[in-house]
Amino acid sequence: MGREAVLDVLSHTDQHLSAEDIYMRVHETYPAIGLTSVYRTLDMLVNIGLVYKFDFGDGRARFELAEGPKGKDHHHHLVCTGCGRIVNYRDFIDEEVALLKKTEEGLSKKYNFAITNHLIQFYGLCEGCRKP
Amino acid sequence: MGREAVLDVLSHTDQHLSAEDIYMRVHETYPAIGLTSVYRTLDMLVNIGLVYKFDFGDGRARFELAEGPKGKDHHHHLVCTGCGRIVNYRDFIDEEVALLKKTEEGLSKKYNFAITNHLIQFYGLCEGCRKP
DNA sequence: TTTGTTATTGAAAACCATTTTCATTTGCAA
DNA sequence: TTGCAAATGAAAATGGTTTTCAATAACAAA
Repeated sequence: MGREAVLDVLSHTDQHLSAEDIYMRVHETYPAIGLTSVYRTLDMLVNIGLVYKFDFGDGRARFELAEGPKGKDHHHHLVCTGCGRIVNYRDFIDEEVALLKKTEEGLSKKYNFAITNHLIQFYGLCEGCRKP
Repeated sequence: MGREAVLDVLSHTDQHLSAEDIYMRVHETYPAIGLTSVYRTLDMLVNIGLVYKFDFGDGRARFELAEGPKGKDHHHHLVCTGCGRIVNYRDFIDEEVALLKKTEEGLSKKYNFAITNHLIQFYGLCEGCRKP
């Protein structure tokens, strides 16, 4: 099972890798593992909650390790719609999370949803993509 | 140009229509218009800023009319990961928008981004999907 | 009105990330 | 060993979206 291999790749990067990115890196160490298995493993890790799956709008899913219980690494994303660059930001995170939590409770009650997740992203153009 | 037709469809629903949904509705009134044109028109309307494009994770993009300058209809989304139902909520919106705006300014400055957009979504299971 | 040039259009084909299928291999218990 | 279920990867299928391309519409110049 490529579980370990996939987790290993994800825990040694702060980039936002696609399934194929991960496949290629895993492949260096375990050439026997196929792309299908990487997809299957990722799917499983996402279901378990060990990995987050994101969609930044470029047509392919990106994956990152879920932060541990300490949540020290919690961040949100700033996405450049020009070049696709993704910035992890931690500024304001505490305030955002506090508000989110409050909102979450309100929404859960009002709409009778069991909320498991939220998504906050900002979109814009980075310096390089604004100039030309 | 199906511009009018597409806008007309979008302004008469509060659902979150996919390109094909829109195509089918437009098709009732203008049978001559093809799916390709609907995609092209949507693309253009999104670029212009008249329409928002969303990804709720079910593999197809959804579109909704951008709220007018008054912004009276501004809302965020609550998505059921079970059945795909999407709830537009307006509760807490003011607080969210206020924080978002503040965050936006901070991020713009710090990361030198021209932020044009943000996305907030909550994911969970609705009552019906939780029971069985 | 003609002629020429460009923009618009839709049908069909191509694209491409992801999923399914399926035959094979592996793991493991009896 | 033997038998059977789970796991695996290669290849095929899927399906939303994008491209291609030939045909048509729009419009400008003559």
